[in-house]
Parts: sequence; structure tokens; C-alpha cells
Amino acid sequence: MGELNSPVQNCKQTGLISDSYKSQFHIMALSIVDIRNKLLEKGLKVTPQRLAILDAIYKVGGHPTADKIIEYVRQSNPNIASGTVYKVLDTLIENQLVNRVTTDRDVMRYDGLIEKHHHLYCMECDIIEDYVDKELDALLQDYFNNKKIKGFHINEFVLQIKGKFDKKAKK
Amino acid sequence: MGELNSPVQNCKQTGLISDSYKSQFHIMALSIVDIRNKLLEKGLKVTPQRLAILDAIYKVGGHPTADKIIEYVRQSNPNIASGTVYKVLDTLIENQLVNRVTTDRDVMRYDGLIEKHHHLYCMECDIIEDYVDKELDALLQDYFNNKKIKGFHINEFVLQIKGKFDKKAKK
DNA sequence: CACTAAGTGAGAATAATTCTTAAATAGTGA
DNA sequence: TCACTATTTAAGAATTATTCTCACTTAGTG
Repeated sequence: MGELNSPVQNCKQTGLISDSYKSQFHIMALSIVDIRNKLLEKGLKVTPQRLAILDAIYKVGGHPTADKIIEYVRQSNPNIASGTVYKVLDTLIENQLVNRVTTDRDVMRYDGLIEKHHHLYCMECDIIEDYVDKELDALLQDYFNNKKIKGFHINEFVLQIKGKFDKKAKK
Repeated sequence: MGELNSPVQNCKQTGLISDSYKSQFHIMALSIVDIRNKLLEKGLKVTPQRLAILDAIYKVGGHPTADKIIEYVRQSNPNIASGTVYKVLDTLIENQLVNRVTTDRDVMRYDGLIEKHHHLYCMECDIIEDYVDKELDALLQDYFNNKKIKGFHINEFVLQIKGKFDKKAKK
């Protein structure tokens, strides 16, 4: 069974990942010390803004927009400028601490899970959840090892899985 | 071998699909009569703007942005308002004559191929090409028939294949 | 502790998209 | 063929997300 990397209940944006949830899955809310270390490993200066923004991405569920991140970060950091958030996000992306998530909408969304994974897109709400599945990765890798695409050299795949989250809360 | 639905040569946006290309692949430039019929089938009024915009999507390669569509359409239709293009695109999407393409950029791109398919993303240029592969569809369908995702009901998948187009022109 | 490169806040600028409204037009039914 | 009506369009204003600029501040260094 693939792992549904999700705090979703009733297909609504919950905003925060519950504590019980955190421990089981891939994105867990790291301590500030751990986040600091991630920044240091990349040779980035540790600033309160960067800590807060990375923390927000880990804590806010459903692959937040910049706007949701700003909203969350301002709770603890009321003076942060929106330009700063965009700038920090760019820096984090450049340093591979965060990824952009592809959507067919014109607002960008961000993903704190760096490990290779796929995405579940809810067609009813705007939640996007991570889906980690090594077996699927292997299957695809295998398939394309045998079946080359003429004129194209493959680096990686991401499967977009579109559908609906069940109404029943996931436990 | 999957079909690379592409007029790409040397990884540069060619703008137009060559005649020799058209005949072999999925998006072929339909005649205006055919486009008119597509509109009529959907119960849409046939206007010169709608004809020109659908025609542009079929003819302009690489999954154009609204901007590229506007540029192309204005060659034949100099007075078309950009707002009209956006509105027509929305109408075409609602009526499933066109799809949005998901990207991790903030400009929308459009796809005239309605048949189920996947996408090749060039990591060096900004070309996105269609990739039709029934065998892959079956493989994924099979895989997820056996392996359910807890809490999620799947409707469809789209595989994003990221990599590079070969330098050598494809013939 | 002081220095310096890097990061930030504030707000202006830009770019993509949406909205508004009056004028034009496609499809209809006489 | 003609006129009627609902729909569509042009023009440009408005909005929204994102980027840019620049003076001020700060993190990390030595």
C-alpha cells in the first residue's frame, strides 16, 4: 500500500498537521534546531525569517501558496514583508530545501518534502498531498529503461494522481 | 515505443508544426470546418475569434501560453482583445476542447490534445510535449487496481516526464 | 566587538489574468 | 430576408501574484 502523506480529513484544508499525524509520515514538523541545521548544511545564513518560513511549510498542510505561508508566518512574525517570503522561498528552492508543485492554476504552491514522490490532486478541493511509493518508482523506472522515448532523455518522473479524498476521515 | 508528439528540433520552440509532421501525430491542424464542427458539437456559437484561437492552439507548438496564442491570433485577427482570448480559452476549457497544462511556473499553458496523454517537460527550455502511450496507461491502471491508495479515489493519472530533448533534430 | 556580505522591510513596478460595460454579432424564428 | 435576443467581443480599468529597488539591518566571521 502506498503511503498517503496526508493530514486531510473530510477533504478540507486542515491548515495544521496534527501531532499524531506528524510522527507517522514523511514531512514531520522538524524542531527549529533541525531546521537551522538544514540551512547550515546548505551554507545559508540562519535568519528568523528563514526559520519561520521553512517551519510554516512543514506545518501548513496541503502544499500551501505563498499567501498561506505569509499568513501563517505573520502569526509569529507580524512584520515580515511578502517580498521577503518570496525571496526566501526562491532561496530555499535553489538550495533544494523546498520544491514548487506543478498545478494548472496560476498561483504557485510549495512542497517541503524533498524525497522523490508523487502527488495526489483533489478535484473537489484544492488540496494536493504527497504520495510516496518506491514500488511505483521502480515500476516506472523499469518501464522506461525498456521503452525509450525517441529524441528525449528522461531525468525523472512525477505522477499526478487526480481524484477525490474519501469523505470519511482518515485515521 | 511511445509516440513523441513533437515538432521539436534542437530543443527550440519552433512555433509552427510542419506539414510533414502534422500528418503523423495526434494534434493535427484541423480544417476550419472541423474546428467549427467541434464548437457546434458543444453547442457553442461559432465566432471568428473562437475559430482563430482553437486553430492557434492546434498550430502553435509546445503548449503555448496565452501570450503566444494572442501573438499568433493577432496575425490574422489584429483587433482581438487579450481579455477575449482569456475568455475564449476558459470557454474552451469548460467545454473540454482544450486543457490547461500543469507547470511549476506562474504562466498558464494550454493543450489542444484531449485524448488521454502524458507530458514531456524539457528542463533546459520551456517546451512541453505530449506523450501518448496506451501501454503505459494500462500499466498504471493495472498497478493502481491492485494497489489502492487509502483514503483516496483515483480518477486519472498524468505522468510528468522531465528531462531533455536530444540536440539532434528529430525526423 | 566590529566589519562586511548577505538578508530584510517597505513599497513601487511589473505581468498575467479578470472584470466591466457598451457595442457588435451569431443563431433563431417569423 | 429580416429583425430579435442572448451571447460574445473590444477596450481598457482593476485585481492579484510576483518581482524589483534600495536604504537599513543583521548574521556570521575573524
